[in-house]
Amino acid sequence: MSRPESSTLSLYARIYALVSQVPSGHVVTYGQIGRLAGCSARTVGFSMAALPGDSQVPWHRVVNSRGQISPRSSGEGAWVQKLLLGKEGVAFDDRQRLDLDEYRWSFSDR
DNA sequence: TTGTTGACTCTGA
DNA sequence: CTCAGAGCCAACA
Repeated sequence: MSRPESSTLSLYARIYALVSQVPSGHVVTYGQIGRLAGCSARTVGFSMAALPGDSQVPWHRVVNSRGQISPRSSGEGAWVQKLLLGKEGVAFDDRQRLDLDEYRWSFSDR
């Protein structure tokens, strides 16, 4: 069951559930989640923007298809994401980029 | 109902 | 590899 398309759960609930499944030291792309949740990557980003700060969802493990942290509209936060990932063992280069081939997580395995 | 916006991805150059 | 344009879906006015 790699595609939990439960109609009982809201679209956001599916996205948050998928992100929560990402273990420490691994990352996923918006496209991956969008594909599994049944929506486009933009919607995933929008759901993350609506994510409350008290949420236990590891939103910092979500990056774009290029393995980079996308700038958000509201103030900073990209540095927080980079800091949290760095604490989990994810290394960034001078371009604020990480190796997707190394850290990308596959939901198909679980 | 339409039109705009947004933490994106794909394709072509 | 990078940059620009088009497509994409959901929320809001």
